[in-house]
Amino acid sequence: MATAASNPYLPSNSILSSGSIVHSDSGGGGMQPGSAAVTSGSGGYRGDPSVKMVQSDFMQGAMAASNGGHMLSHAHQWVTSLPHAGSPWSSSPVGMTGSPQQQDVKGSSRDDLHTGTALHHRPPHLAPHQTHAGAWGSTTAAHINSISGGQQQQQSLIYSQPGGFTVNGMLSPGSQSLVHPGLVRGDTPDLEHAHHHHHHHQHAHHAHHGHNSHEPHSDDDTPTSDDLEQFAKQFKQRRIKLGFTQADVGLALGTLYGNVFSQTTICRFEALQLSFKNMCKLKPLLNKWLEEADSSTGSPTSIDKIAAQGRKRKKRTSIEVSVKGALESHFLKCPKPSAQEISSLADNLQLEKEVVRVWFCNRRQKEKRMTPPGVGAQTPEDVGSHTLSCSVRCSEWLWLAPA
DNA sequence: ATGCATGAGGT
DNA sequence: CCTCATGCATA
Repeated sequence: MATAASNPYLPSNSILSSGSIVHSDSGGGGMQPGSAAVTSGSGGYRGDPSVKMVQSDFMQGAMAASNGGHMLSHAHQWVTSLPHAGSPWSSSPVGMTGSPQQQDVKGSSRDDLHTGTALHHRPPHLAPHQTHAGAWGSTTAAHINSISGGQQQQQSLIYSQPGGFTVNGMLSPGSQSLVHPGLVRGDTPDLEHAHHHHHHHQHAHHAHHGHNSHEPHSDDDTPTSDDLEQFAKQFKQRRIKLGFTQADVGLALGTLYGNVFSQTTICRFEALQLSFKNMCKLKPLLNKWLEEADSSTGSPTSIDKIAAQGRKRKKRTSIEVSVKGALESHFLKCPKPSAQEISSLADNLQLEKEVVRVWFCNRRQKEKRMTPPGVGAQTPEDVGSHTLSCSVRCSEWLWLAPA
């Protein structure tokens, strides 16, 4: 039912004065002011957006455990989704909106207005004489994963215009024309088939071939979780050495294949925070990018698709730490509460039902990702040990062991 | 780097 | 309503 929210958000991007707190509660959910979380209208935001207010919410908690109990949230607003602002760096991650693609050819309903604004891409040139070949050719040479590598990417990474060395959406020599999002459909790498038969035992027998630069992917052989882990590390290292940010890569992929991805996705890939299937799907693309970037033959070809303005998006609801704890608690008891349970829970926590529902959905998804939480960040000292990713909750790792 | 959100498909 | 892939907005 809710699905019927057909609302062509209007491009009304009127500025709004800050500080207003009025929000039109849509009466649907019934949210109480000042308590659990704040956000705006209940389920009716898509239906009648008329208010927008500014509010700088902040704070956020760590995770479970201690229930601090801050209650500083206030109302939120619905932003008219103005073009980014998050990273003022040259290449802004803008919202690419077309999601043209194979499996989710859905791209249609979303906004596909891409303006041909070109410009971004940072010239790497950095490469302090990368350890080419030798680097990842070695067995487990990859490590050093900078746990805090999180920020290095965006802001740092100095780069000076090398002048005529824009490596980004370089195309293969020959097909200099850019791939249009729409065209690249026939060759879309269908890496994922809905069936994975095959057998082959699993086992954590790393230490594979100390030769060659890549893993043993005979092409369409489904990579093992180990392969993915290895690849992700390699990828990250290379990417950084080349001086690209995650956002850059995402855009470059769009240039190369027509499939643009956001910084978020690249980040998650590197951190193995995607589903196995999703990882498999992206690997080929990133792999290709790596190759291209490696032999960067600067082709000044760069197309971008930026666009999407005036998209109405509900402002992110800030859920208080204590409330999160409560939700977490219930999740452990019942990961899939019924609609009614959700309602009641929402009522207790003074949250919109929809928010609670979504929370559970996201929570479940999180549970399905690779990299068990906690393993993503290893302390430098731990690098040697290499506590394999699988230890706690191996339950999720069913996929990686397609026995 | 992540939390909350949107949407396309699938039941 | 759920799952899944993705991403804007944030911390």
